[in-house]
Amino acid sequence: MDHDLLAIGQFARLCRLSVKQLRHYDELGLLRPAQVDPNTGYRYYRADQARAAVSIALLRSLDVPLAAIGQVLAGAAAAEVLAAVRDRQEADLLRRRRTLAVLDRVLTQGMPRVEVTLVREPARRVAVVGDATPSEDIPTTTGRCVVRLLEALASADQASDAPLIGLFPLDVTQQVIVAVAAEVDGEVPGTTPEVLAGGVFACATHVGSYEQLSLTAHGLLAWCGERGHLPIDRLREVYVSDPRETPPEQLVTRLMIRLEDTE
Amino acid sequence: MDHDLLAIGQFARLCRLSVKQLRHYDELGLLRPAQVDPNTGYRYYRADQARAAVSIALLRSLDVPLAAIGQVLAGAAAAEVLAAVRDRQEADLLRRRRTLAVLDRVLTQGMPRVEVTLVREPARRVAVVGDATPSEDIPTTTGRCVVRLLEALASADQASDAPLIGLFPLDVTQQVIVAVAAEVDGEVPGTTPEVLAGGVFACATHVGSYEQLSLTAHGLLAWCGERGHLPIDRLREVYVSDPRETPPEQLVTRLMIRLEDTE
DNA sequence: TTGCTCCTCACGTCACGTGAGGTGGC
DNA sequence: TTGCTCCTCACGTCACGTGAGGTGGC
Repeated sequence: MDHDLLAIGQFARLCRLSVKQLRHYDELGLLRPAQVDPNTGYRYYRADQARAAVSIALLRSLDVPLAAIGQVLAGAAAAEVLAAVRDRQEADLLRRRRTLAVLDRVLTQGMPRVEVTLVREPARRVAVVGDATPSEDIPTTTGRCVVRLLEALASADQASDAPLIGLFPLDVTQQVIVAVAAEVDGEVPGTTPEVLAGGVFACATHVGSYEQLSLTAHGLLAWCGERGHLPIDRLREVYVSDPRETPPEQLVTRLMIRLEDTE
Repeated sequence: MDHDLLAIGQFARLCRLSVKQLRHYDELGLLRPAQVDPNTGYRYYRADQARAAVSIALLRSLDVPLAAIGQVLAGAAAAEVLAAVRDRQEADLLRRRRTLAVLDRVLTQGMPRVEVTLVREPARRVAVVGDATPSEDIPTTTGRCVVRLLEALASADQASDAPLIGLFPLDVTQQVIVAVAAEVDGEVPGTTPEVLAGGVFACATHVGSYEQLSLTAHGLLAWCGERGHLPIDRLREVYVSDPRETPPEQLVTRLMIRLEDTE
């Protein structure tokens, strides 16, 4: 056997990859052995394949998906691929930091029990800016919708003190359509006109950072379940405070969900 | 049908879970429908099951595994279960922050190419403290071994200026045994005596934080591959600088790997 | 000859999502 | 009657790990 060729086990140690990983990369065509014995199926690698293998090991240790690694090895613009991966991971890091904070509160204070009131609300004519988003990016996308809506309102001289209203579907799916609404007279260019239905709503007030809103939302829904009320439409978040002027722990948000007529 | 009972779709909206999730939780016995129609298989939920369902939804959104949620719902000490989950996630967060930093360096500077020299080293008599660890916890475990070794050396009046040596197997497996060694005369209670083999080593010098060590290590292994040298034993990290006195970006570490005799 | 290394299935992991193909309920 | 909702398989996801059962190489 050629002295430059290594059996899979030796090559694995050289690259700090498992034998199973190397076989897997062979199957995927990501890193083919230089030679395969046609009788025994033994895989043999050239030592200079270590550069590629080590790159895979390094990128995998950084949680770069194999598909992206494949692109890089195939000569695609590595910087772009890796930058995209980096951005994904950074967003993920942010999300995890948030969930950790929420988990901490659950730990210290238990599952949320919130005070809920029933109110009758009129229908409202609103201007809406919405967007589709994977559910893990809802906060970011909502933020972008807020910006777009505020710009549209300012351009149309319709800026007002009435709080913005976030609208979130109850059905959870991979893709979700989030929207932000503002009560207006007439139409606002760059937004969609809509009428938010009136009726009876279950309402809870959330005091604190937006990151913890999900706690109150879950508490509100649990309350509905226990009282036998069936929520319909979308969950509304009425942003009573201005987040640019209020410290996060004092932010007031009203959570509202319309209930099915029960009479 | 009893008015308090909800079909799976309605119940799903109430709890912000997908129908698929509810069916999955039923199969696992995590949340059983209050009633199942024996003819049609239709699942019906009592509205007051929403509290449990909402708890699941909330904890799942925090990436708590179903097994842990099951324990909490079954009445296990919720605080302990959640605290364990929290610790896991915090460690994970730290790891991700580190890998992100390494990925950033790869992005700006490309795959590492390191300068490597071949040196002949004598065998060394050392005191060793080792521990088994899952591979994702290697840095933490190594740190603990360092502390234990330094304490043992101090108790035995064997503290010296010779740098500590980290020892890491080349074979990657789920569980890895890491160790930290110090050159000593005689035995040191609380440590294992060992003789580190001498021979020819490929060496590279890493300047910078320990978090970036893997970059230089991978560069060193790639070099070995390209030159046709076969690394054996464990990878050694010689901690030349004292991390308590040196800023991270100036830390000097020598990476060494013994090579098979090729005469 | 004895171990060690290598091979190929086949299945498990985790928490569902995605159809396919069919039926119940208002 | 038409849609909508619900059902049960069966398979896919992602990157391998874990045996089972068998063979090659020194």
